Amino acid sequence: MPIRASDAERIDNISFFSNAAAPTRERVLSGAFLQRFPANTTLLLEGDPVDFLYVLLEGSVELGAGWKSRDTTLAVLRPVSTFILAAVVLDADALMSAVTLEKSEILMIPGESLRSAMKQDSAFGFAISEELSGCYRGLVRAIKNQKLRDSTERLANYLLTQRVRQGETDTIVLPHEKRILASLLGMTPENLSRAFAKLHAQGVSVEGARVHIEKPAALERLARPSPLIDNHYAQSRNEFGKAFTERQRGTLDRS
Amino acid sequence: MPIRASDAERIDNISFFSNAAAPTRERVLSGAFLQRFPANTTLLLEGDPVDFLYVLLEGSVELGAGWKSRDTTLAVLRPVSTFILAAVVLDADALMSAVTLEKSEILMIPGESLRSAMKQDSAFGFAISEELSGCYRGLVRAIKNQKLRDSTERLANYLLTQRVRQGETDTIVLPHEKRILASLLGMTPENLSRAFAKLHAQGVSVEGARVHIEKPAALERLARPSPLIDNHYAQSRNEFGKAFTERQRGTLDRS
DNA sequence: CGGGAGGTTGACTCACGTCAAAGACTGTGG
DNA sequence: CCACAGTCTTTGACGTGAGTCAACCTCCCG
Repeated sequence: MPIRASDAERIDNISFFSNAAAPTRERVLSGAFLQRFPANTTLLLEGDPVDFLYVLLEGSVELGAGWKSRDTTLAVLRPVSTFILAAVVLDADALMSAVTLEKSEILMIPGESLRSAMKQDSAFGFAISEELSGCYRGLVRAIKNQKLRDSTERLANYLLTQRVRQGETDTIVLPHEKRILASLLGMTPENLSRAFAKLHAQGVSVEGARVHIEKPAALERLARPSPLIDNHYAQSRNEFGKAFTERQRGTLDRS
Repeated sequence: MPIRASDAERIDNISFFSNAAAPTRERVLSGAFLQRFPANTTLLLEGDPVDFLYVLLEGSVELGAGWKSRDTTLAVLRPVSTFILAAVVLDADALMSAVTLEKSEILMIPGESLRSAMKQDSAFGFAISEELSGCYRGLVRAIKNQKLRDSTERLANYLLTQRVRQGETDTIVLPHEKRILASLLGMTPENLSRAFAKLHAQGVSVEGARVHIEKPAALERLARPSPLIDNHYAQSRNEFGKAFTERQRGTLDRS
């Protein structure tokens, strides 16, 4: 059995497994296996057929895409997160590439096992639908963020989101390289530097990966975070949004 | 019974109903009702709780969102399409507003009926997962389109997609106002005009809603459509992408 | 025949990408 | 422990893409 006992509990944390009936769990995991990858390993290239559902248990993974010599980062995942679920459900080709950013530990579940389990256990199938819905809504937020805000506003909101996730501290630590953060926020590294410079007026100062937020209120006045775009409440899990935390409701932002 | 026989067949065309067991269909539709709306009717404001799954049977609907006095169009739907499915599955608030663009006919299915049917009929639940996956992948395409291409490239690819959908003709008809097309493509109306002007060099000429494509090859050389971004094969249904046509595979675009 | 909305055009401004160079950081091998 | 190479980051100068504002034009509807 390629799955160790120490991993079992982490697997329990995956939202859709905790709700599944024991025999379903059993069947899905029987064909699954755990794999370790070094940093900078390409797990999947966009356009590749997808045979497995991936579950990140340790490390971090970048989802990206390219076109005509341009490249962009669509998400950076941290444990515990699933990825390319939609492609697995449809048995289709990947629309995004996946690359490890650090040494990572990944559970790989054969697509066919997952699909047959969904068809057999409707509670499990419903849990997958919830997961998919959470991911979908995460993407809706991402598009709104991209189309409605300029780069400085995106950075400001990113910082506020990180602040919430890291416990309302006044000094946050950027979880990845600035180069990747820039790509995630849809700008160049040079422009990210300048965006940080602009936020100096709002009390933001940078020192390596450490970012000090002097005046959160001023930053918020500029950022205007909205519960309809920013998912502050998502655990540091899948950046695409999570079913669990979706029910939260904040105040409306628009006038 | 508020659902007419003439509508029954159109409802059959919804992907996830055609696969559902008869009793499931029965149960889901029993609480549903058909509603007609005039043009420019707001069906849903972002932030609103969502009580129904909407199915557009006739007319067209714009999904949009706003922030800080800016607004953007996320999709324009044509029959037969569902919308806000993800919010219904999670029983969460809407992240997008929905407004009719023309007089429309919409089937409204109580969220609770849908969720309980999913939990009871696993084949139905799976079909919903397929639908959600298709929508998810449509959004991934939309983000890639937005982050990887400039406005002229987006327009060029939009035109080529329309050309395929309208039957490879050399004169296509824009399906909505240019103002809305601009917002959908992520630019201002002024800029859309200029983007059309730029494409004159590729043999594109505009006359009202009619667009003539003189040299498709030249336009394609500029647009470089990719099966990983542009879903040429989607019926004129849900712009967010469709499960059915997802399996198609084209040639890779990148070098 | 007006009035109004949608569409186009031009001038201007600003946001953002590009290119180049210099500084900071990191990990490696001597 | 230090030297060094390579990568990441920052800064400046510059060009281009795209939003804004205003004027004008056209079409449609009353």
